[in-house]
Amino acid sequence: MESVTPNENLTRSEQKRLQILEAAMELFCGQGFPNTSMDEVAKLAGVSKQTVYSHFGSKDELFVASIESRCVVQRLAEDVFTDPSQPEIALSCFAEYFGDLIVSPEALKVFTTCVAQSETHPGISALFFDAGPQHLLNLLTGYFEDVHKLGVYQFDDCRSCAVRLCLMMYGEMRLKLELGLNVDGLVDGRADYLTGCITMFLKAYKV
Amino acid sequence: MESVTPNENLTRSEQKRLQILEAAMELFCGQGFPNTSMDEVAKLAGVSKQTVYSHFGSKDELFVASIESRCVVQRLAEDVFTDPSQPEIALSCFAEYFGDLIVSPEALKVFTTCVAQSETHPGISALFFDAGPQHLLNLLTGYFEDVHKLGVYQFDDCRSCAVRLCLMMYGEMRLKLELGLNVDGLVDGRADYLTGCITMFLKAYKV
DNA sequence: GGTTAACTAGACTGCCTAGTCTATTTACAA
DNA sequence: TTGTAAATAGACTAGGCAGTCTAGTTAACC
Repeated sequence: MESVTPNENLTRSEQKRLQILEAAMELFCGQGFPNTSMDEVAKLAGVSKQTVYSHFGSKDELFVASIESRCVVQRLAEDVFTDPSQPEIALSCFAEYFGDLIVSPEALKVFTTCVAQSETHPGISALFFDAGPQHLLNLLTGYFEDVHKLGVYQFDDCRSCAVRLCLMMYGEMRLKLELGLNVDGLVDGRADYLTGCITMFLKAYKV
Repeated sequence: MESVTPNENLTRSEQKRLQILEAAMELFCGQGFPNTSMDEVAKLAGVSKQTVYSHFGSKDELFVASIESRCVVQRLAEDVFTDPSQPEIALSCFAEYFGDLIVSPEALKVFTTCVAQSETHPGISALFFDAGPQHLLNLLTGYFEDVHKLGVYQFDDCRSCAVRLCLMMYGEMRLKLELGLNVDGLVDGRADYLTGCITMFLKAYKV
């Protein structure tokens, strides 16, 4: 029944806590917060309902904690953005990383769950935004500022440029995935689409 | 109690039906499908619960019908895309229209509701996508094909270009709105951001 | 005016679920 | 070994909600 492999370094209580968080994440993001009962969470966590309530006071509290646990910054290898003299290469690496991230089931589920619950749990979205998009945009903005100084590319407003690039890379695929639609016809062209984004982006801002 | 002004041209039964659809839309999109009871819908529609059930067999059925009623194509004035020799002007008009549409509360609510319920009601998203994004992308793609023929701009793949432009125009504002976050700091720069998108887009594809 | 179909109010069933309570068991630490 | 803190199973309360039923009312149409 224990679907989560326990970690040896933790006390029993801490292990249970992690199991509960893991199960909650799985269910809340997988089938939606309102469609998930605390009994289900307890069962999937391999834990009694009472234990769930002794770790987390209420369903809401557990929800926030479970999303928060997944909002730890997915640290992008920052050395991608070290050399401002070769943005072609840096952005090409970035495209590979970011292009995959935004269509990954895990990231998508957290995102759509935040969207779905933004009315009832406003704090969740802020957590997610700061840990995810905000952090990434800041990195990219800083890099564009460095590139700008070299004079080969001229960015009007680095933050806006970062936003434009990231949003373009969403692509039709990401839009459809977010809506839960079938993307079979789009996977093949995905890589070409992404490199096309980089190319047009760089051309647009070349002096 | 009747929050919806009745239309004189309809039978009483048709009026009631519309009132119900209107109220359902309001509540489902305003506070979420799972958080809305059929009693609430009936009350807001100024109608008895039994009447709701005689028009729509179940809560699910009502949900689908209410979203569908809002997915009638928001017909973009198509004459915007008549003259392929002046894409600068056409896209500038388009930006004004589309830029407003995607941050409008109505469109956003329908969108987020589709996202929130895509797991439980997959059909909804397809309805929305076809009536909204798909229709618009087709228009834009066709226009880019016409522009391309004139030789001043060269689009690698017109569909991809249409997607890129539309997604860029989302901007940080639309991303944050979708997550239910505050956008006070972004409204002022919105117009500049949009014109910046058009400018960089055209520059990128100019031969 | 009378027939019929639609609408109304509200009670009611049955189910689900958040959260509590209790009695028992497990595990660790001294 | 024993005492304590945590975990367990499962019964239980209380409330909400989808959907039904009934008996009475309204309104349109001939």
